[in-house]
Amino acid sequence: MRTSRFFIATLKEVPAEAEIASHRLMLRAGLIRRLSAGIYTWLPLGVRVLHKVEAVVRQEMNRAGAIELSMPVVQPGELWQESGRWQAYGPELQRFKDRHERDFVLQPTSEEAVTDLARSELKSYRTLPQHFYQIQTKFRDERRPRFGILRGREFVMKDGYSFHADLADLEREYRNMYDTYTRIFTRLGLKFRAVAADPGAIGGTGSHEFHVLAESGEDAIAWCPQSNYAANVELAEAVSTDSRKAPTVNLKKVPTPGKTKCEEVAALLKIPLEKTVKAVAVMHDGEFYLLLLRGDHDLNELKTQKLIGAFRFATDGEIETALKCKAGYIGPVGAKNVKVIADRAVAAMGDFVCGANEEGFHLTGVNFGRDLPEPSQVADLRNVVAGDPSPDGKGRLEIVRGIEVGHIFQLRTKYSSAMKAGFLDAAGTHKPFEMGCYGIGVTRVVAAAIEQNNDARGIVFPAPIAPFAACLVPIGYQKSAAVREAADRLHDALEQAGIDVLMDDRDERPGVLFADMDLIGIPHRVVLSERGLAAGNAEYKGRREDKPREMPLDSIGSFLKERLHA
RNA sequence: CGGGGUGUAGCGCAGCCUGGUAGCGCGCUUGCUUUGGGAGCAAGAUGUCGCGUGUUCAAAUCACGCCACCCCGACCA
Repeated sequence: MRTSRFFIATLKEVPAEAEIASHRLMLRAGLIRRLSAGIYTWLPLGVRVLHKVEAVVRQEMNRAGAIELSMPVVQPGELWQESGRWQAYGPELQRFKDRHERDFVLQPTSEEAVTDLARSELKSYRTLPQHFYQIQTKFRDERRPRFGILRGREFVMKDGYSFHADLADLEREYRNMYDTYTRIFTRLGLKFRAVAADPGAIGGTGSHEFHVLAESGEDAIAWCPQSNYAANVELAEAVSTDSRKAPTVNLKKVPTPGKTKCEEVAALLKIPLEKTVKAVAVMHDGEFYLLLLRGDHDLNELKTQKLIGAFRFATDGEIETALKCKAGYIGPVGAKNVKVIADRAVAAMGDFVCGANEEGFHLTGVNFGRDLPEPSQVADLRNVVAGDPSPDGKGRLEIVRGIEVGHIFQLRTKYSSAMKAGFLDAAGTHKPFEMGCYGIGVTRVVAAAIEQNNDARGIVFPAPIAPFAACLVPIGYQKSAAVREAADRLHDALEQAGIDVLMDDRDERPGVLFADMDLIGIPHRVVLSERGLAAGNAEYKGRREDKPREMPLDSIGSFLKERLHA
C-alpha cells in the first residue's frame, strides 16, 4: 500500500477533548474521529487495526469450537420483557419505537436473541453442547461516555453464548474459554491478568474478568505475586490477621473542633491514621446502620450490599435524628437504637479514636467491651489495600490498575428459565439449558493496547495488531529516480512476499514522514535514500529502537520476514 | 443525575471584563526556494462567533432560556 492511495489523517496538534494517551493518540494518528459523544467513526487506518484484533479473536474462537453467527443490533422489546431485563436495565438500554409504536432496543448484549434462537433450534440433548458467537456492534447509552474508545456508547464486542445439558459441561466450556481468552490476549501482545470478578447485573455464578494492565485503568485489581491470586478489588476478601490487645489507656474525650475527617483528627492528635475509626452512616429499609471502618480503609459498597441489601448513605438530617450529633463527629460509643457493624480490622482494634457523638469532640482510648458493647456484627466491609494478606494465605496483596477487556460468566439457567428455553434429555424430560456467556471488547482492546504501548513520539503497536507490519520511507521519492525505482521495486517485492507494507510516497520532507510513521506506530521501518542506495544499502529501525542500522538493500526482504515471524 | 467548565475558521486558541472593522498559530490553496526528524518567503481561501429571545442606534461581547461538548463525582458491565 502507498500512502498516496491510502488515507493518512494525522494531527499535529492535540484535540482538546482528549484526556488520556489512547484517546489522544487515536485521534492524532488518524484512527478515529468523533461523531457524537461516545460515538466514533473508525478511519481506514483504525479499521485495519480493528480487523487485526477481530481476526485473532475469530481464529481462536473457531479453534476452541465456537461457531460464528450474527444477530441483529435492533431487537424487539418483547424478548427483553420476557427475560426481565426490560425492567432490570436502566436508561443505559437504548429503547425506541418503530412506526407501529412497537418497542425495540439496541442490543447492549444478546442473551435474549440467542436464547430465543436456541429454544427454537436446539431441542435435544443430542444438539448440545453448542457455542454461538458474534462480533457485533453494541450500544449502551452510558451515563458518562469518556476516554474516547475506552468507554464509548457504541462499540464492537465479541459475545459468545454456550448451551449445555448440565453444569459439568458448562464448567468444562468455561475453562475452555478461560484458556482461549488467555491465548487471545497473549497473541495480541498484551500484558494482562485474569481476575475473579463479581457477576454483576448479567447474573449467574462463576465469573472472571480479563484486564489489560495500565495506569489509566478504571478498575483496581488485587493480586498476590507469591500465589498469583487475582481478584477485582470489589470482590477481594480483606482478611485480618491482627488480634485485639487488652486496653492500656483510659477513655478520654478530647476537643477536635472543625476536624471532621479521620486524617484531620489523626494529624491533630499526632497519632497514626490506623488508630482511628470512622463511622459510615447508611440506611437500609428505613433502618439506620453505623458501619465502622479503620480510618485508612474505604467502604466496599458491593460487599456491604451483599451483607445488608440495597442501601444508601444517610443524609445529614437522618444522622442528626439518629445520633443527636452533626456528621463528622459521630461514633459508636453511646449510639442508641442503631445497628453497628464493624469491619474485621476494627473488631481487632483497641485503644482507638472515634467520634464522640458530640460536635467538636472525639474519644481516645476507646475499647470494645469496656467503653461500648461488642459490635452487633463483624464483617468484611472494606476494600483491600496493598500489603493486606492474600486471602489464600500465601503472601501479600498488591493493587494494580486494569482495563477490562474480557469477561466470562456462568449464567446457568437465568435466561433459559425466564424464557422457557430448554431441551429433552436422554430420559425424555424437559430441562432448561445451562448457559455460559463470554465477551471481549474488541474496540476497547485497541484502545487498551495503545494505552499500554506508547511513547513520546506516538503509538508503539504490538506487531499482531499494527495497521501495517512495516513501513517503507523513501527519502526524495518524488525527486530522485534512483530512490523511486528502488522503493517501488522493494515495495512490490515485500507485498509479493506477503508483508503488509506501507510505503510513504508523499511529497513531504523526511521529518514529516518519520514523525507520521512513528505516530502511527508501525513496528518496522525501512528507509531508502540516495546516499544509502549509492552504497547498495537500506536502513532499518524498529519502532522501539533508538538507532537505525544499515544493511544491504537486497537483504532487507529476508531480514524483515525473519523479524515478522520472530 | 449532582457539581464545575467550555462553545469564535478543519485543529489549538485570543478577543468578551470596559458593546462599534472577526484575529493569531497550525493546517489548507498557489508560486518560488528547501529536502535525513513536523522547512523558508510571498500571495490567497475559509466564520450563521452553538441556537433562540431580549436590552441597545449598534451584540462574539450584556441579560434570560435552550442545546451541545468536556472534566469531577455518583451510577453501570
